[in-house]
Amino acid sequence: MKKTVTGCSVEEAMHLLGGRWRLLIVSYLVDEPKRFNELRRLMPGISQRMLTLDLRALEQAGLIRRTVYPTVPVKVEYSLTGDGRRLEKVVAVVKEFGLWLKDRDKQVLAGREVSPALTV
Amino acid sequence: MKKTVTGCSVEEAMHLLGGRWRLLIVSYLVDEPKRFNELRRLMPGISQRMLTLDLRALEQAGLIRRTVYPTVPVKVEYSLTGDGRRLEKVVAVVKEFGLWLKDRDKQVLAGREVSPALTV
DNA sequence: CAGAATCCCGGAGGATACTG
DNA sequence: CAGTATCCTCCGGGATTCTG
Repeated sequence: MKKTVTGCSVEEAMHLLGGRWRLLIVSYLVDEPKRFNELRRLMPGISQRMLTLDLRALEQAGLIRRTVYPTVPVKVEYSLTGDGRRLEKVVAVVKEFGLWLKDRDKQVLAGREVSPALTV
Repeated sequence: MKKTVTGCSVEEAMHLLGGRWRLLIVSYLVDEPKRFNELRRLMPGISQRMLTLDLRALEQAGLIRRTVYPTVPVKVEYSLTGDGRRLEKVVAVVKEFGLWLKDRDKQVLAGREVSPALTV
């Protein structure tokens, strides 16, 4: 995303998390570390390229950690750092909003609006 | 942003809020309604075009309300709807994270790392 | 398995001019 | 003041191929 201009904290945060995938990636790392292909399976829409790029960006921001186990074949695990744990709250709140949103739109799609009185 | 695939709530939420400006716009509407050019002044980086598009998108999502006062010249106010109020928590948490982030990066830029013991 | 390298495209976002 | 209307740029993101 393009550089921020005002230095507003919301702007800065969205600059780092505003993409399509980053917060989603973080959300999958909250519970336990995940491997590269594990993340790919969890996000069928993402390409390896973007997954790699976003993981690198989050790593460079110090929010996630990349651990390589020198086995054969190699095993790479991604996990939240201490700093990254600061995103747990963000993930939780966004998820809560997303849940409400999905539910609300389901109602709309079903043709049942909020006001039952009108549908009598 | 492109359509979501998994229906994950985080993904849905980011689909609606993931752009560069939308959550920032909402953050400015939390306290009190704002006029069009007022928002422009608050966000020097945004173009009229994007401001209009994002306002329309948020309006269509039922999160903000557009009120036109038929004065001369016209006065248009944007405010959060009841549904939009559900974003207050999101804004607060994201802002808190952004603040922490900015502060952390300021430390890094100043060359003072977290561990004083090492710098003795 | 976990990527790197390459090529490619659509759309998010920008610049400018104009208007009721 | 609060927008439309155009045109344009750039980069987020995708598809495919290759490798240690």
